[in-house]
Amino acid sequence: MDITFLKSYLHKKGYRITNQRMAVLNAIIQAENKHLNASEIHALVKKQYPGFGLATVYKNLRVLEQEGLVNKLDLSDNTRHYEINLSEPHCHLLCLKCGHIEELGDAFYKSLYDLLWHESRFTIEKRSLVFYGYCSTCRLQL
Amino acid sequence: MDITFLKSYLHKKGYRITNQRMAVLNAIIQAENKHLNASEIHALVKKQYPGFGLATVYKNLRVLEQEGLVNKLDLSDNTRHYEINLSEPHCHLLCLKCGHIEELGDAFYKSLYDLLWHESRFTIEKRSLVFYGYCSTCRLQL
DNA sequence: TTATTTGCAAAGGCTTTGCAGCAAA
DNA sequence: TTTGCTGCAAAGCCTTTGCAAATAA
Repeated sequence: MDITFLKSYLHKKGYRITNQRMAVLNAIIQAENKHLNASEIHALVKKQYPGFGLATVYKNLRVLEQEGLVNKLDLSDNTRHYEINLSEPHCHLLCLKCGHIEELGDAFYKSLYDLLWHESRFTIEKRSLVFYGYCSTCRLQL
Repeated sequence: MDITFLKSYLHKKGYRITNQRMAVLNAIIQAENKHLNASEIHALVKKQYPGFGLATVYKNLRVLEQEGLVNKLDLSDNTRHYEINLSEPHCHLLCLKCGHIEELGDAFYKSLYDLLWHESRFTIEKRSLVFYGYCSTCRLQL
């Protein structure tokens, strides 16, 4: 993933490009669809920067979320999870057995939005969609 | 709403029917689609039972949720909200301007589940769907 | 140089736990 | 009578805030 663009975006907005900030962003990018929470990010970045504080994670997550670079997710475990914002909205299917998180994007969303507009005249700005169930593999082993 | 059935259901499961427990359940039922959080429920019930403790709210909410009588919702404000479980799943449209919460049920869900099954072979057990946007009234005033 | 960011520690907010007394069955 | 429930206070978590020292620009 191209972090150069994200860097210059933050820079233009007046934020400073610090090692810690970039490390947080990188951790989220690298973890791809693992949806890390603050303390997981902290643990990862701490390997590289031993003195790295948890508060710094939170401060940066707020910046990155405000600027739309990452999304915050509620996965019902009382901690907030983060993923890189690929700007195409998607929803999450969380398997209750193996914990695997599947993502649905594009095609699903187009249909969903049609449906939603048809049912109610609501303009969607943000969304938080999590389905809990069993993935195709686990379903067979129940 | 018929609380007699819910009472006997809890009783059969070995729970005791206490005034406080019923008051919590009633508060959630009465508040219909207001999606109260723990402290709002506490405030309501306290009017009737002055000594009523917040911890008791939480203990009862856990019981009621475990037994499937109420649903817990994450509305991204860092507190958990509760609604009576009418057993037909529905999703929430939260207006970012007026705070109004609209609910979509039945018809929407049938279509949504078709869509979902079509995209992935996932069996849905639970879901947490919140859309944030502008309701038809507020949309015109932006 | 100067304004932002860091890192520590402390504080905050919501939720859970422990326990003695109370109450439902 | 027995076992679960209540209510208080204390503890637990996750997250935020305050502030002096460090650092990007």
